[in-house]
Amino acid sequence: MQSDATETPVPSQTSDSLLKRLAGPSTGKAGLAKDQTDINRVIAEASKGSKFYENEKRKDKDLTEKIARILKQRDEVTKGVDMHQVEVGVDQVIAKMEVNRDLSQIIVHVDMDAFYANVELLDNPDLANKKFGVCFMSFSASYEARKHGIRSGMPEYIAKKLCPELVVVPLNMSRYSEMSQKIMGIFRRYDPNMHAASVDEGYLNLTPYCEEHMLTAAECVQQMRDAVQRETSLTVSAGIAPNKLLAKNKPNGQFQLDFDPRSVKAFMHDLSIRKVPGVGRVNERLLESIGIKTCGDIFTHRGTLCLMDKQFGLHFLLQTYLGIASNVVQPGQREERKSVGAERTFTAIDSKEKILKKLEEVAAELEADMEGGGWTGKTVTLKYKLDTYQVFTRAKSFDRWISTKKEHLFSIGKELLLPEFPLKLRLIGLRVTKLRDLRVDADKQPGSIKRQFFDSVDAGPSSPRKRRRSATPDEDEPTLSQDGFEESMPGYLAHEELDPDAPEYSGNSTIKPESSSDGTKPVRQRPPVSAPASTSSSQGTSSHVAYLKPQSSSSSTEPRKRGSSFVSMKGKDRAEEPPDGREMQTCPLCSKIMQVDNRDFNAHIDFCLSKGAIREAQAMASADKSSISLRPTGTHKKVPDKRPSSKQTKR
DNA sequence: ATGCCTGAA
DNA sequence: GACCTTCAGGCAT
Repeated sequence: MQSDATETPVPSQTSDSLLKRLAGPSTGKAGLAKDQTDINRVIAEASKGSKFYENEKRKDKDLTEKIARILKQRDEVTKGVDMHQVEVGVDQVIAKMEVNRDLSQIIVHVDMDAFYANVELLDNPDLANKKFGVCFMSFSASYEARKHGIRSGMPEYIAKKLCPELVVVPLNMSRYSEMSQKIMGIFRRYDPNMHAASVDEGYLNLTPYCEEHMLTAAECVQQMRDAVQRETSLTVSAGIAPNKLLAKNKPNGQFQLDFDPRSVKAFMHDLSIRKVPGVGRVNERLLESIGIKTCGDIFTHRGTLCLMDKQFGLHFLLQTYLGIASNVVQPGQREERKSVGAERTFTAIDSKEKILKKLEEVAAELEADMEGGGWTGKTVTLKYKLDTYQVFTRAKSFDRWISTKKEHLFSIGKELLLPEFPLKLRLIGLRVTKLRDLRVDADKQPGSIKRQFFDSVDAGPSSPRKRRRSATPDEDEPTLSQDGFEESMPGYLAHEELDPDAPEYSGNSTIKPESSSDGTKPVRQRPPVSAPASTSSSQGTSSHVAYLKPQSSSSSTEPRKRGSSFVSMKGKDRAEEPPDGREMQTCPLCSKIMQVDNRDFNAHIDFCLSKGAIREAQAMASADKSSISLRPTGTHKKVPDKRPSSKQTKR
């Protein structure tokens, strides 16, 4: 019936990957319609010709080119290599991973079914059997609506296109939060340390509870789900498995994976690589390009992956293939926040006044969040998005804690933004990083290695009052300030110094837009900004075309090509820090969790490091064989140097 | 340190 | 008729 791709369902040939890209991230959810292709076509047509669409097309093209480069590289790397021998080496690594597999923990992932939609249903039974969705910015669709291809995150106008009768219910966030709290409260009876991953999902470790109550995991989870249904009239799905990766990938209802390696591997074998946390649209395509669609395919192509470890991250993928992942569950860390920000989208504008107005609004929002949360920080990042959807960031750091007053944030933002004009923007945002928690009096300082020790001791500082200015500054910051600045009274100082702070830099007074574009650099005023900009502006292209693309990379029209590729995997496969007072240790290399003293832990680390050495030797041997030039820079280091902990463990 | 990208919810 | 927001983390330079 349906035409297949060759018949060009869309007028102009729209590539498969682009269709998929447009379709959005959350394909493959429960209750989807069968004919995805058809739906994708509707989606693509709905936005065809828009700047958004063009931008997606551009990104898709970039990716395609990148894939071509990777394939070429693969051919070079593979040439003349005894692949079998490489595989033998990898197999040894796999064998070692297997040995360390930890199946001792009962990890459960719980997930409320169509949460927003079902809460609405509860409050408004008239909606039953109607196709409806909750919409604010992202979309949460009822099951009825999902059958039409409506997914979360989809813009309303497209949802309507897919299902004209769709009933749109406004978002009622406070209501969902309230329900969420209630539900999480129930979960916490079973694991007080549970991790609430979002309003409607979470992870639990039921090992202790099951043991204490002499329950099987399935019985326990059944009880828990019954309790939720009884007390909230909402239904929850649960996956039971020995780690978080496996627990999350479950069908609806209640699903338990057998806790043995064979079952685990069988389960992983056909699992789409896309289901692995950390593998998104881009990495899915990258992997697909070398023939990997399922986790089982990882094994098939382990030789290539080994030779291209840099691009793909062999270690992580092997763990994934084996179904090995973190089984550590801990509550959301108090305030391990790394950044606070605010951003806003609007219809594109190019008037400088109006843009600055938006910036001011964003600054005000940020002020509220910073003050409300009790934060300050040292660097401010401006983000802007052109009407072409290209995104840029500009940052500036300070050597002291900044004032979180909106005037100050605005002034910093202005300083970063003004040199970029002329611009036509559809979004502007500000973010503060290098945070400092003003509600924690002392101890906790981002750079401090000792933090972990302090934390386990003071956990709940009995001081009920959180004041911004610590009463006893002297005791607070013993020695941490290496630059001799008075960091002891964060909020206070920053505030007071706002003006005086600006003695020799333009800061808040006035920004003095021009003059500096030339060689004269007033200290490191606007470091990265002007450099590339000057080239383009000196060209005189400034007039009309100017705001098509500010520059970002020198000369080339494209923002920047990079070889990065498979990112963010490496950090993810290792388990989180152990909870407070316990002596539970998690190996940063193999993620194994153990209850050991330092000596044993060190021994284990050494063991894991030696595994890394084996892997490295393997890789280097094969690389040598394949001869030259694969490695752009002479860096030979493969994986093993990614841990500072070798230092720590050395005692 | 800065900028860009990817991913997640 | 026009695709969000917030945050984390990795890589390159």
